[in-house]
Amino acid sequence: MKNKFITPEGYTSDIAVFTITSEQVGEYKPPKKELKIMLIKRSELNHEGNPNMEAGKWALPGGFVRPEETAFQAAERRLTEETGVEGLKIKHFGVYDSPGRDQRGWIISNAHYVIANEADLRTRKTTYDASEVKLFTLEEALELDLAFDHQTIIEDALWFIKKDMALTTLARHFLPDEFVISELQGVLLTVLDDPSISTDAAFFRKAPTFPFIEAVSEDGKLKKSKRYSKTPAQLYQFNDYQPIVSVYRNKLQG
Amino acid sequence: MKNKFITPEGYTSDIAVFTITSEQVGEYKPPKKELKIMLIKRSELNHEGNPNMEAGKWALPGGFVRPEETAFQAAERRLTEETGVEGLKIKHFGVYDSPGRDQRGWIISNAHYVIANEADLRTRKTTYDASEVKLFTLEEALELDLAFDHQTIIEDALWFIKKDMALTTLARHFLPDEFVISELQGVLLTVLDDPSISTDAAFFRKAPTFPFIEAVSEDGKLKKSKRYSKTPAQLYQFNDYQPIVSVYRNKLQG
DNA sequence: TTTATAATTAACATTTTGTTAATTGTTAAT
DNA sequence: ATTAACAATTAACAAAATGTTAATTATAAA
Repeated sequence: MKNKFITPEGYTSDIAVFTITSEQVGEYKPPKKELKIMLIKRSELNHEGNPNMEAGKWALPGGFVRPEETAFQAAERRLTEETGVEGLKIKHFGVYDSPGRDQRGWIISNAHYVIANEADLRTRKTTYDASEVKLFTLEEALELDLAFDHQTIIEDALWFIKKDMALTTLARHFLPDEFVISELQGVLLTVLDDPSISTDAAFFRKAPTFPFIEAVSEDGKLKKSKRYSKTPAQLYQFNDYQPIVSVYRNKLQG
Repeated sequence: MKNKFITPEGYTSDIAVFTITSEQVGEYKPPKKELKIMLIKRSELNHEGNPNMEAGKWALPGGFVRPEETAFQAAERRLTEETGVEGLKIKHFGVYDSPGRDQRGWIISNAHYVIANEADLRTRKTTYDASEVKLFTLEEALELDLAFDHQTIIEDALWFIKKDMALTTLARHFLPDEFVISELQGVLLTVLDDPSISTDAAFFRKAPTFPFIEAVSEDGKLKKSKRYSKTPAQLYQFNDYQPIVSVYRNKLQG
């Protein structure tokens, strides 16, 4: 069918890949955790051998959406191409379509974010259009001269991460299957600023009652771990409870 | 610059316009409130005089995005064109870009929703490509044979409305500036199903303590209304408090 | 043995809930 | 005038949940 409309000149999909790194700060101590974002350095030439747009700048991984796929599928495909990681839970969070955001013309981008384990990203590889791949703290990333409007996209993604962290059990994607309370606390504190989380006594008293986690047992007795402390600490795992919160109610509803 | 990429054949913006109608169910009684969505009937011919795609079907208002605007701006523009209403708070909630969703080709749609006052929609007008405009209950709307993938879009929009109603003070957009508790309750119940809202005693005891509303005073004394009851009921208004909820905390934080 | 430390528990005063049962103010019908 | 009806509130109170401070516990290392 004849194209009767003025159409965009490109349709792309970008992915903000977040991870939380753990830094061992001493023996028998919970590690210091920090939120990081994965960026790629745009190479000088594209795969056709022509100069690449915004070459040399750091940018979110992403690429053009193909006509036989959705932006979401493109995000999955590109994520695998860039990092070698599959099966992660990608979320769409926004559209960036301001005229002039890309010098090549009217190019629309769908923005996604994904949470990866630090371990997953160890398998990342450098591909033809990413001369370098690196993890940055959010502060570092936002100080760089990023390609296109990727600074705005990252700021927005961060906001969505914070919201999701507070409203859903997103934290589970930053944690191993079995974790101790201090690990959960560490993950939450990378993103949320809340005294009821940062105050140890309050958090340790309350956390075991969260309806969405449960203590792990083994051979009929509670399973403990000494990975971060001398005292064995109880291991927990997330269950399938989906908490629902509301400004009109305090108690959680599933 | 030469276009080197396979590009979409159209970029559109759709808007789900919601309103809550009030039906007087008797004197001195709170009115029955119901969530409705505004749909347009696609006309047989488009403005060029050619047969219109999906003609005769009910659909979300919307249209093609122009290259000098964003999808968001297109939504604002189309909303005004369709309804004559300006200045409402439009929210983007999703992208619909599955191959095959529109027979005309690879056409991407950005979906938005907006809350309008029932009164606002009284000024709505019929335009060249909408032979009819009508409010439907959500049940009615989802039973229609809707154009394109608009059924999916409406289902998704409904989900977002519910979420926003629970997590934000979205309810304010369905209420007059000054309202009584039973009106607030009525609005919430059109979308949320929660005993702490539907149980009168619980809701009336708790509502006055919500940090995001406050009692209205006039001439130094509390302002009351008798619009829905014989007993004068206290009037409230929303303030600027933005409640923040979290699954890890019960008390509200601003 | 002792010390240090993260994890946990105890104890308790304070706040918030959920519920049931009154009260109040006002209209409309005796 | 009285009274019935009824939505909107308030009262009262037991049950839960929260915030805080102060123990306790288990273990490694000195």
